[in-house]
Amino acid sequence: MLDIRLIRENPDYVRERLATRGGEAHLKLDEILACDRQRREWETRLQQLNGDRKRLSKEIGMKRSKGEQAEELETQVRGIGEEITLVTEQAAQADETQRNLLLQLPNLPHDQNPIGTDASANPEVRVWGTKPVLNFAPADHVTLGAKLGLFDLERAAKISGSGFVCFTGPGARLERALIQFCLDLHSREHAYLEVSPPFLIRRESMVGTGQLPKFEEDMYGLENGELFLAPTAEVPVTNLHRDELLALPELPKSFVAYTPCFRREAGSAGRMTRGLIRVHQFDKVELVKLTTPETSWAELEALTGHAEQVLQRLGLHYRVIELCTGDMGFGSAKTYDIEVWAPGQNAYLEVSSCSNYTDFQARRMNLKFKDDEGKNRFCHTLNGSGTAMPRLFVALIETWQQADGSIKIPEPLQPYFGAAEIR
RNA sequence: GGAGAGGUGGCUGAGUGGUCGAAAGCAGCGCUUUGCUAAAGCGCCGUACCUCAAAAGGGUACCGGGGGUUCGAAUCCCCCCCUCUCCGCCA
Repeated sequence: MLDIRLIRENPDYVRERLATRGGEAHLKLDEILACDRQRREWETRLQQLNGDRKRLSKEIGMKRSKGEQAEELETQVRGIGEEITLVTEQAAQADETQRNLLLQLPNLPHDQNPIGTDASANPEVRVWGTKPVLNFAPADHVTLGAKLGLFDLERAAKISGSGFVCFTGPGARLERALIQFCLDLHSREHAYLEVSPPFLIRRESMVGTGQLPKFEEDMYGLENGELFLAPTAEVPVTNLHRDELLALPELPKSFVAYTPCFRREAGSAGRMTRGLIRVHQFDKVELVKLTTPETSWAELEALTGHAEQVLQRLGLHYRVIELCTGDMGFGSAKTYDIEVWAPGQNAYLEVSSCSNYTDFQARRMNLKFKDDEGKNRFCHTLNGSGTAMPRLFVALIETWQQADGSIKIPEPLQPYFGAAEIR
């Protein structure tokens, strides 16, 4: 959520920044400003009336305690009370309208973000490693998986429909090994606090991180309409400290969490790909940071580096790209995507998206800290995958497949997997 | 699922219809005094919003959330959420 005062005082700046995202958000500003004016008028009027009532009511109390009559005053205050009822309703309505408008507005992109309308304008920031050279035609993960019994898409579809996977045998063990490897890496070596949060989330927390109210159709909701399945651990973990006032020495707070993630992929019907690339339920290890505004940009670089470590240790070639203004997510001010090379796909796969949300989420969830001058300010929140499992799985088996059809397990993963190869 | 108790400022906790934004303690900040890594005394110390060109100032709201009663609600009534205790059930 954007600060209404920023919009009020620098409408042109906000409009110009929002416009770089494309879409229509920047066209809403005049409506918001008009609503804000209206809202303040009602509020001022309401405050006058409340003041009158408060003052006169006290007078009544004084008179009564002296045994005097106060009927005239009481009639007068009753009249004020009726007006207050009306004005309160108007003020509350204006307030709600304004809040709803603000909740629909995306975050402002960082001033230095590349401007663009889609992914084609995303600059490559850095590349690690090189595309592996195989002296045979690489199989894709679906073929490998079928041959080695790593997962079963057909039977998963029988149970749950298309877009679900059931890992099996060595595949299930490999997936579990990857999760544990990532959790250990980030908690032990990068000093993130490991948490294991709930997967069912209340509406208000979904609003806190920005999934609601705008993207409800992408979420799995339970019948009662109150609880939602977590689309990412970002939601429960970032909300851990909602409605809290954190002390400066506590920051930054860094969390790592493994959760399954549930996504309808409603708009992606045509983009559902074969295999594991896009599924409705997948496992992910997520990194979350709560920081001060002063350190959040440096923390974004650090967090991205931590996510990259996963790929480096597993010997997977990847590139980091910076998202241009038009390609960024709703709440993000700056995002790096990490894309791992998958030889069987002959393509880079997005396995991590690392973002600084600045105070966008903190404002929605009322997450503050007390700064060194004793002032309460909104935190900055960051998150990034560290990393998403199915695509990591794909890149791993496609990269480390051998000519004889077996898969070599990278050394750092062997203690977790319990073997050096799958055949 | 049943019964009961409770939710008050950064934290602990008093307050059952008016002068209560709210005692007290802790933490924090400032000053004074004594002085070996500290103690004592005194003072200050909530948040949001509105108003003001700005600062100063002024004002309103907020005692889990929402509604109601009343001239007036932290306080009384109703609904919801959450926490704790006991019982039941259960991995």
